[in-house]
Amino acid sequence: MNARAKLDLAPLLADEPTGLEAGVSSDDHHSLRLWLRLLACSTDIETEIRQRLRVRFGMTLARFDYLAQLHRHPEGLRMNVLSRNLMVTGGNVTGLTDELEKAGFVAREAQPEDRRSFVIALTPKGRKAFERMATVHESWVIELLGGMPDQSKQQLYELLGQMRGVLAARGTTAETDPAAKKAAKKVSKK
Amino acid sequence: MNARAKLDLAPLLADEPTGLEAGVSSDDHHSLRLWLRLLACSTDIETEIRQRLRVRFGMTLARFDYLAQLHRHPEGLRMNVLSRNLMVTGGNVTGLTDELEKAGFVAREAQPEDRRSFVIALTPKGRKAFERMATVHESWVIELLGGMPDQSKQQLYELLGQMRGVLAARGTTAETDPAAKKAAKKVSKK
DNA sequence: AATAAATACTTTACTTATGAAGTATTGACC
DNA sequence: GGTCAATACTTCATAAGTAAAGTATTTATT
Repeated sequence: MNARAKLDLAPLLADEPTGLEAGVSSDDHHSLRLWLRLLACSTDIETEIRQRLRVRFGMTLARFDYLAQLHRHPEGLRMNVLSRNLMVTGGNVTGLTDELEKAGFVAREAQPEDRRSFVIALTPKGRKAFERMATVHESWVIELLGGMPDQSKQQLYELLGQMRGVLAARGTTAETDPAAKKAAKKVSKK
Repeated sequence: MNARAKLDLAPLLADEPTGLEAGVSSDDHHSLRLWLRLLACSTDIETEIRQRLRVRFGMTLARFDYLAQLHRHPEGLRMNVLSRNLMVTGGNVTGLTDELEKAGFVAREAQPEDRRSFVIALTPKGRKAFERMATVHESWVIELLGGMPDQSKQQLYELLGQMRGVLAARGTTAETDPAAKKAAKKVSKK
């Protein structure tokens, strides 16, 4: 992603900026404050990781994610599955595949039983490269979050799990919401 | 943004996928698991908000953020300040300003005392439009996170504050702003 | 078997971001 | 006062994403 300081909605609240997440201190607006802070944390880390991947490995986050998916599935994945798992459109998968194939990290393998589809798998070169990067990547995350007490991390992990649950619950019942329907369609689509 | 399932690094851990955040269940890797889950939550919400902004208001998140910044500063901001606050590059600010100016939401005002710079401020039209959108926006966030108990939200908010503290402590030399990013790149040269 | 519908991938046009280079202006120093 | 670096903004090339239309192939229906 980019490094954006999204959604600084402090104007509607209080004023006492500290970086991304602005001076949100009113007593109401709990959800909004929470979201802004969550986003700030996420953006901070993502920006840093993205930057380091680029500088250190000449790798974009998109490609790294792509390789990570394949690494979990050594048998390979079809492109539509990649599209779904990575939550990007098919056109994008085509493009990323082209690039990574050219770099020798992945290979398209034609499927005799269904000649519409390809199975993409890591090449040995791609696997080695990814494993090397992933190791360093984890060390970065550990470095970035290392300052947090283990107990806090554990709590945070659980609370975020709860949040995911809430979000997912909404998603499954969202059939009635036109916007949500559209969003769902967009994600799962081609 | 896009809706990407970033950083599915489960291969290096366990295997038991549940959406974005994969089957990370090893006993080590606490930091990585935490980061993946944080990212999953953030991406989920962001995707939904982005989609709704687009459908309901024909507004991108980038522009909405931009307007939010200006709304906090009715006196206006210079473009380089916007760039820093929004954590995007100057070129991007130029582009966003062009669009929003064309839409009549903001105005560039030349500065006699420094003819290199402009101050950008909301027009009355832009202010009204933003306030209307921001109200709806908050209702969306409340809807999305409404399923969480208040106590959980409060705890989560505090823990994320702790995380921000940790991140900020590391990056006192400003890892998160584009200028620093640029400087860093110059040093390591790729 | 013929046709229609769905699926898998590609292509195209467009959007938004980035990084780097370019232009104009200011400020600091000798 | 002239030069040189820094600053503010713009422009340009490129990357990565979307949506929508196109092609080939498979599956289902009748």
